[in-house]
Amino acid sequence: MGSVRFQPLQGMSDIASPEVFLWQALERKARETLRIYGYRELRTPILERTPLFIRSMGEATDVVQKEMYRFEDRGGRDIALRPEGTAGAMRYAAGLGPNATGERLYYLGPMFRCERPQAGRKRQFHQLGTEALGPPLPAADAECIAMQVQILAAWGLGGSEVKINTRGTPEDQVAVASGLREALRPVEGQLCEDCRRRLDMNVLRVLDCKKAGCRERAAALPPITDFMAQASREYLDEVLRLLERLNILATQDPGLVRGIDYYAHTVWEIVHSGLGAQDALSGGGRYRIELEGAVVEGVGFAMGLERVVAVLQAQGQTGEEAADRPRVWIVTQHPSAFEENLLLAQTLRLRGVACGMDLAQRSLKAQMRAANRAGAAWVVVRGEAEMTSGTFALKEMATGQQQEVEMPELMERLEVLPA
RNA sequence: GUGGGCGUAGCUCAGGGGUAGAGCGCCAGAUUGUGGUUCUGGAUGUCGCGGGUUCAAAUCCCGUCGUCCACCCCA
Repeated sequence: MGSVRFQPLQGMSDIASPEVFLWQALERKARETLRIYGYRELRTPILERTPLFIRSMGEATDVVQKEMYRFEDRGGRDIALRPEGTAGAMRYAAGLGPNATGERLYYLGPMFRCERPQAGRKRQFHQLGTEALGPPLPAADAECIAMQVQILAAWGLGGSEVKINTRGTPEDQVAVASGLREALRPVEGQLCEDCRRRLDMNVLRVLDCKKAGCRERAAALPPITDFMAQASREYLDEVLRLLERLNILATQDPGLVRGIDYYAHTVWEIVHSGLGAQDALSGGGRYRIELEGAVVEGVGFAMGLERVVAVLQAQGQTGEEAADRPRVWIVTQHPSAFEENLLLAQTLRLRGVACGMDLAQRSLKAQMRAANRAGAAWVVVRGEAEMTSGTFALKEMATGQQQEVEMPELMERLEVLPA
């Protein structure tokens, strides 16, 4: 067992083979789908000034209050590791000014939140997120959800469910909050301790409390859309209608709440049963953020890739399926052939053929075992006999058949293009 | 931030005061130029780390780090 000294920090871990192949395939397929929808990658810094995150997510949110990796740099600046991707994208979008409308961005990378790890939650985790900038358009929201569904399909991920709701405009949100408080005040004593606190802090959270008593009270409430303006209700209806038109299955969920301040109008989640308590694969919504005098509007989502990987692994994928395997393994029977074999390996690699060989000059049997373990399709054996005859013993591992060939045929059989 | 479970070989785990175990994997052999199946043999550990109790601690106690799960909250 290793010493404690150099274990990874709590909630952070190495992503190694074979799991890393799962990640690579995931990223490749996602990028391809995003390309089809006209999205371009934006790579923002991982460190930003803390106020950017506060402005973007909201002073009162838990992420800002207690989950950021926040510290002073050597110049005394208040900086933080990004806890989510939208803020950096918004800083970029604000710089575009009026040209932002129509811009489609995605990001893919690590995010950091200093929380207690549990199933589906790490301190360094990875998100894929998108931002489609522009003023509210139901079609933009519907298309964004459709794209996500297509990404999940490209990953071969089954069994997920889209839940959708609206937060209305900022004015609606004020009306919703006071309406809910008014409706809950008479039954305050029957709510759990957390919900009594939520009543003042964040009423919406009462709607998705897990305690049975609170659920009953919440179920008796009118849907939050009742407190909203007519136009906001119509906006959601239009999104739902368009989703139906696009053959995307989405369930309206009046209890769906999303905690970050910048959401306005459509919000949604994609959940997957079997993920444990953190069952959201993805969360998204329409937002409106004021930054440095500019207003940035758009619609987007963030997907938690660790959770996606967890689902794929539960479906039986390990990454081994996508693992790299050498095409050829070069085996040295006699020391006299070693350097010639080294040169052969180099030649093959220069021509793009993945090949491996044992550099430690172990026994023939050990080299054959290594070839088998690496999953090489072919083995080239060269020893004393081959050195004198100038030939190569070429063995096909799947069939066990072997024959002596000369250089041109060797290259042909290995499907190496002429130099 | 709160609560609970768990840290023993590379991996999965058994052992709960008296000299450290299994399976898998790994290494080497089975008439010396051939892998996968089989057989035989072999190596591997500060029992996470630090302290305490004891004649004696992997085992009991305290602390700490990590891990898993849940709460809070979130992707």
